[in-house]
Amino acid sequence: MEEQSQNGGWRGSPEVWLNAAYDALLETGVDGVKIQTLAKRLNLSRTSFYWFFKDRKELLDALITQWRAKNTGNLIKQTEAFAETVTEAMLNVIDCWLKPELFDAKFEFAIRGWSVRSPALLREIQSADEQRLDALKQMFMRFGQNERLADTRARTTYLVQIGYISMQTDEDLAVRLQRIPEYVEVFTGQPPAQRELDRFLARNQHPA
Amino acid sequence: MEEQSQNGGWRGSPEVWLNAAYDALLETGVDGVKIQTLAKRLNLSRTSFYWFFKDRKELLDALITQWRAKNTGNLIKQTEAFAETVTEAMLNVIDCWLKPELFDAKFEFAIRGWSVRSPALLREIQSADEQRLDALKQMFMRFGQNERLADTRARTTYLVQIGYISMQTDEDLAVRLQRIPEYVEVFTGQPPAQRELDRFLARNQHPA
DNA sequence: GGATAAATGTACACTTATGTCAATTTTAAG
DNA sequence: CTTAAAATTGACATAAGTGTACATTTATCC
Repeated sequence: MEEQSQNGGWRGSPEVWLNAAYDALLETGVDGVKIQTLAKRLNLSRTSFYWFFKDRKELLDALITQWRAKNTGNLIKQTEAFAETVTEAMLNVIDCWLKPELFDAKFEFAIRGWSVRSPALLREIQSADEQRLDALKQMFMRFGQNERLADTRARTTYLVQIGYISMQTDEDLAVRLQRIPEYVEVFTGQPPAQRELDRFLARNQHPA
Repeated sequence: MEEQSQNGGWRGSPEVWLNAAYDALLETGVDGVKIQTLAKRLNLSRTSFYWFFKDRKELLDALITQWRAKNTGNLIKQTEAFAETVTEAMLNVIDCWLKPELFDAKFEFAIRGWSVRSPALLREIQSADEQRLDALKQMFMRFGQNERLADTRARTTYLVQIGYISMQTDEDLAVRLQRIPEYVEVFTGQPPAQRELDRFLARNQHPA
């Protein structure tokens, strides 16, 4: 047991500060991640932050570590999931854009905005982009596309998603589901079978 | 005549400060646009800034005005340019992504990063996105695509570009030109004719 | 219940930024 | 050469942020 909620126990912890930093990053970008501001939100003394982190930089590094752990791994896993056809494989990938537990789009956007000011972070992102694009390309080639077209289809699939993130659209699930069949057709060059769509809808229609 | 260069004449002007702000915005995001920093770069007293602008906000508003004027207009014009086939029309649009005078991608990226902190700016961007997407959709419908597919093809075309901007890739012209035929095929559903590609390459192979 | 480590808070020194004001310098016009 | 407008500057007041030193409070372990 030992629920740390209510009162009693310490109020601060590395996690508490890190979560506050995460929220601030998503809401206002990296320049909004200020110890003073976080302290106010947490109702904690600004300086008690230094008990858990050496300085602001250490907090920001922890944010990057968190991002690294989440987004790339799941996407690659989905490109490798079982599928009988290229359209079914595509629908596996699209799961990432609909299930928040597979891909944190807002986090991704915030990290990309941050990278303008941090060459080291930019390098990391570009390495992640390469890995992700390559996994998608392999997927298309597994279903018989020639290399050049597979590369372009991989880029299209991935870049449309990055573009969506960058547009910060906030459409609800129903609207997004409507467009899926056409996207599959454009991305793969062929329309998905009805039974494939049914399977896809079955696992995505009930928001977690 | 009267070249204002060399020496003589005043050193400051609204344009000088605005250009410095533009550079800073592209290099470091809106939070890097600081009067003190710009003054240092311009070798001007920080306070002389206030002769040309009321305050920092007025400078930032001027940046937004500049963006509004440039990017949306040219893209829409390209979707309406003369074309005999959908692939030729697509190549007209792709001109925007290759000719810097038609579309300022880095500016676009910086503005989008900025919008995280400015709801008013976000609204403006989303209005621009709608206008641009609609123009592309009309283009596809002019060439006989049904509305739903035209909508998806418009989104794919546009979002891939926004995605590219967000990835901050810095490939040289030759590499980008290589991929064009495949992109045209994915975006429109059919490969471009050789004579269309020749025309396209003729106008894009010589960097301005 | 007292020692002790963990966590919090207060006071201070420092830095970077914004914006106002009152001089001062520079340019152009008569 | 004078003058007036345009542009520049340094001094000042204020605000928000970082990080350190030291004291204080709070939980836990014996």
